[in-house]
Amino acid sequence: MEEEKKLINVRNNKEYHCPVEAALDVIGGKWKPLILWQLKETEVIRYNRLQQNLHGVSPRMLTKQLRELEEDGLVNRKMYPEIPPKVEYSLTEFGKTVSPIIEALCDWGAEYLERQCTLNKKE
Amino acid sequence: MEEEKKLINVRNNKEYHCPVEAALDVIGGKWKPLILWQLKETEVIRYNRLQQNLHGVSPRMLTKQLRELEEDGLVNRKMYPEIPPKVEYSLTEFGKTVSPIIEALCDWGAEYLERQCTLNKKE
DNA sequence: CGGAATCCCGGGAGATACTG
DNA sequence: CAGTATCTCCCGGGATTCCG
Repeated sequence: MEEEKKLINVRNNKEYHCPVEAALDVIGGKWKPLILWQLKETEVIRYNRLQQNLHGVSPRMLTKQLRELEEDGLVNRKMYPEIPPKVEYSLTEFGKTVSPIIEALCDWGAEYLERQCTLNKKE
Repeated sequence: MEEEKKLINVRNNKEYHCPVEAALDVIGGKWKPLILWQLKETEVIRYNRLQQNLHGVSPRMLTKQLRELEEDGLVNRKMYPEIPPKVEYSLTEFGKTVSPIIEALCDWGAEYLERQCTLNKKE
């Protein structure tokens, strides 16, 4: 009786065994949490500024991640038809629902670092 | 005045610009959140059971992730000197502090999937 | 049973250069 | 300014085999 609830993502037809997997697909990885953190902090941000604040990201990667976030409905992309071009990114309403998680991640990371520091002094 | 606070992880001497990065190093990646979710759900779990529940993970990867979690103080490894061997994994007290984040991730993932489903019906 | 060791491959991701 | 395009390389990680 291997009764298992199947979870399916209708966007890409991916199958999951646990909602955590789905969440990781959407907001996981090396850059997305940092992008989301930036967007949460600044409300609205331009491409170049974003790249500067995400130390070491290549334009290729940044664009890729932003497109995915956009497709998943977390991020707005607003383009101004000017020269030179100007593009602003911001969180959608749905995108804002991840902010508590990012903040929790940030808090936990800070505690972790502090703990590491404490442990190091003791030994 | 590029005044930037540097965050250093004393364990591996890595440098971060934001605590989120540190958190991702410790509990990020493809498997760790799922491992932590399993440990949170079952309290104590043996290696084999863990591998079965994490669909598709290779022993190599599972062991690697578990060792890292152990080194970071999130996971206990208890070995019974028997034949056949028996090894049990569980969360440390510090490891339990990530449970809220994992749960939040799970809840958010479920909402995301539901949202995708709703959007799909509309169009 | 719970791993360790070895081999090996694909593609994720960096570097660089270019463009509307 | 905000991205593409192309090339390349490295290594994450799967498969397999073996061990205490």
